[in-house]
Amino acid sequence: MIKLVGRCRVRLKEEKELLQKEYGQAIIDGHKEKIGNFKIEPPGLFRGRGTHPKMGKIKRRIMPEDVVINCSKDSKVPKPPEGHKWKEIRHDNTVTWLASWTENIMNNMKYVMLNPSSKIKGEKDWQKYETARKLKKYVDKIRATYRGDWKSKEMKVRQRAVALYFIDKLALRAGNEKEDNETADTVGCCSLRCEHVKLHDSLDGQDYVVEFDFLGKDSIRYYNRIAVEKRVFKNLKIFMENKGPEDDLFDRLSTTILNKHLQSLMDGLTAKVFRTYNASFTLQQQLDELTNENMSPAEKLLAYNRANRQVAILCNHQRAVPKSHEQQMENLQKKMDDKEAQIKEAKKLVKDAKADYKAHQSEKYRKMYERKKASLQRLEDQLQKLKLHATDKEENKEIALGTSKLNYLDPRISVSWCRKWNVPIEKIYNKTLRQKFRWAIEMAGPDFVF
DNA sequence: GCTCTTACTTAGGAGAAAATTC
DNA sequence: GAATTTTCTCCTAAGTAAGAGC
Repeated sequence: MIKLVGRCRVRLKEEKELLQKEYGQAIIDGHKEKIGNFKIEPPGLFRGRGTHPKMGKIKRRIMPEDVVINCSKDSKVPKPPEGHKWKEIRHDNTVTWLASWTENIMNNMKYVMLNPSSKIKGEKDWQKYETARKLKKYVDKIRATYRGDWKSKEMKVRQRAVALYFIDKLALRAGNEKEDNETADTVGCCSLRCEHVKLHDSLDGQDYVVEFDFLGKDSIRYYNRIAVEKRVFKNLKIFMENKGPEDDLFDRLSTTILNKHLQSLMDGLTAKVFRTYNASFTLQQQLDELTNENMSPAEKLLAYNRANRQVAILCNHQRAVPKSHEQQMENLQKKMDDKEAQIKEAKKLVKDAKADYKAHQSEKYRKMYERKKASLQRLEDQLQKLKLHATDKEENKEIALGTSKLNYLDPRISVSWCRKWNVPIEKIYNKTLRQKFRWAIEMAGPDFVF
């Protein structure tokens, strides 16, 4: 392993900053804004996630001749590298990207866009949460409607209603169609196949249990058993009649059809709004339930993480168990054992000091006694903290909290929770997150309700 | 309808950097 | 001050969804 020593590291950091200064920002409507991905993607071997049919293909080097630049007419067009030309220079102010190219593996377009801290991204983000909040007003009616549709004469309507129920209740993704054999075999709600669900008339004391087992986005496994209403169950049986395992469960449904329908129920409503809505709603409800004023700062933080965790579980945000997890838990246990031993010792000292004080009744012995008591208290606090830490860690080993925090939870909920319970915002959001959610930090008081 | 293109958000992992422990 | 652990940043793949054109 190559290890960089002091000076070399400093220089590397300086070079990085220089690069960021020179290429990492753009002027948008007169304001300097950070760009997100300003470096072109280097060539290499494509891996992809899961069993990807294109794994191992060579990802070509992108040349200036592949790159389209998008900037305003009156701006200084960035110079291509010596001896090269850009593919095109465009002045399109209806889109937000600054440069784009087509990548050769999947033939997808790639874009250079602004950092999440930018005004343009922040406004979009805010809008997203406002749409989700709007759904709150409509959701009861929509739920009543899809429940009614479970009995529709039209099979298409029934399928739509059952799919929407899953999207709402289980926070499944929409599930766009994908080209066979071009990508890993993953599905979402509308693209579920019969092989992905098992129906149990009864299981573990519950009736009408649906067992889901499929690979979702990024080939992350979704496994869930859930008791559903009889009508849903019966419908699923009908949908699966005379079908093979590889046939579509919802053969009369597509994301386009579903979203068209949703659009008719509420302006701006699409399948993914349900995920945002249910995630944010769950956070708020869990925070209310789990926080109270007698909690220490550490306990409040644990409460927040637990609320966050409920959302991550709902959205199936997983991560690989960290390699050293087992070892780390053992270390923690050992620390706790040591602490217990110290506490035992300290208790003895307190007892002795108390006896001494009783015997002598002097100021000196009283002080001694007080000191011993304080140090015992300190040890007990430390143990408590270790215990909370261990619990948090174990509960969290295969759950990724970051994704929901970044993409699904209305930041105003977190901000107002912090204000209400007097928790510094820095405990919840790091610097990057605070920049991204600046709009919310400025906006939300302690009484904000999602 | 259906396919293709485009533009944007959402996702987990790797490695760097920072914090903590020894 | 070195080693270890935790947190953050970067990277870019993999989704969603709208619109054009037939």
